[in-house]
Amino acid sequence: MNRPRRADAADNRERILEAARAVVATADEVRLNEIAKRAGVGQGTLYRHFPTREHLLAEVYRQDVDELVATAPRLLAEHDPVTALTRWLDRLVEYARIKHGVFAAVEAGVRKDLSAHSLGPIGDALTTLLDAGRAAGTVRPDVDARDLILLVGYLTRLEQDEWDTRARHLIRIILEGVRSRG
Amino acid sequence: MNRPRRADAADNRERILEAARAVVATADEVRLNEIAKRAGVGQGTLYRHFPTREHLLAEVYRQDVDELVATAPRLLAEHDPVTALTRWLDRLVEYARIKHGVFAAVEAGVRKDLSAHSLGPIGDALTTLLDAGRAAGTVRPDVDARDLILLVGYLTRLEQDEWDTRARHLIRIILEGVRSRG
DNA sequence: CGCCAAAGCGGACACGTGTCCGCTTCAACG
DNA sequence: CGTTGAAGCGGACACGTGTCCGCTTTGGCG
Repeated sequence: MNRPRRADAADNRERILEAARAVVATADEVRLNEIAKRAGVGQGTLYRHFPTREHLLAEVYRQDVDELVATAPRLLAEHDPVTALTRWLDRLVEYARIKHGVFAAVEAGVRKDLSAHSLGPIGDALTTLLDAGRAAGTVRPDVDARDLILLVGYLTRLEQDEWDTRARHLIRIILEGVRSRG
Repeated sequence: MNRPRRADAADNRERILEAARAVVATADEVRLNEIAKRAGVGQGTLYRHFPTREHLLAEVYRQDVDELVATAPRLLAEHDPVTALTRWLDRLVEYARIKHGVFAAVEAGVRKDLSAHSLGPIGDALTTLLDAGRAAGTVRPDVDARDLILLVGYLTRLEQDEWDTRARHLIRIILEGVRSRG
């Protein structure tokens, strides 16, 4: 899109991301001012490159998100739509479990994109999966990606010690609600 | 439980709640320091009476919550369990729509109670409804109140302009997932 | 080259939450 | 009543987020 930036700016941006990745990987508390310090830039610089905390996190996790998104068509090629959707959501859960920040960032990213009348990459992946299911008649026709994103949002509120018992379990319940009545 | 407090303390507590109700009713931004100022107390006082923002809000909305909780047995007396649950959740949605803060406070309250190995009043109401459904064989036996609380948490993240289209719709989807397969 | 406008920078600042601690006030008891 | 110790108070403080603005750097252009 618009990439003719100044060289030093691009540099800073990269250094910020690097610092952010380092902090995210080690500490569980992600403090923006610390990231700025580590990157050797002022807060202002950090905030111009990434207007909100979420923009930064979204970029940090971008690779993971891309990976996840790329999985959707692959799953659809190998399985029926509902199975593909199930597997995909399981994978989402797995990401959310390991990298606690992933899902929060994704969700925030979606909100950001919402105003732009888009659901973002994650939403697009879900739309693909749902469309396939709808076409096959195995998914309720009145469910869209935004619905699912809202529902799986519980992942951000799950306590650590509930993960094993509830994360997948709730996905199953959601899927039951999303399937066409057999 | 433990009510032999000092008179002036009880007074302050009441004044804080009064101020909080006033702020909640008018402004949509709820600033604790403003509430403290309006109540004519220091921040320290406010925070000792209500350790966190959520404790305060929970108390502000306590009456609404009690009302909602009291509804559950009434609904169960008049309808089959799944219908009762449906109506109850619809009522929850209605509360959440009007008083935006209600549900966030409730959810936070639940989290607080979680550590005390309790689900709080809302959780208890849901447990009653779910138990009835389970006994009647119309609700999946592996769903508990905590599951539902997590799922309906989407209400806190719903944008204002999505309410009409999504709030009830998602409740229906959840209910489909929670019902026993017929 | 050297100029200079725009792009970028950094850190001070404003604001909200929640904590801490020395002073004040209550109320129980002699 | 006066004493007294604990309950309660208030506001200063620490900390994180996000904004703002005067100074610096870059790099295109003459």
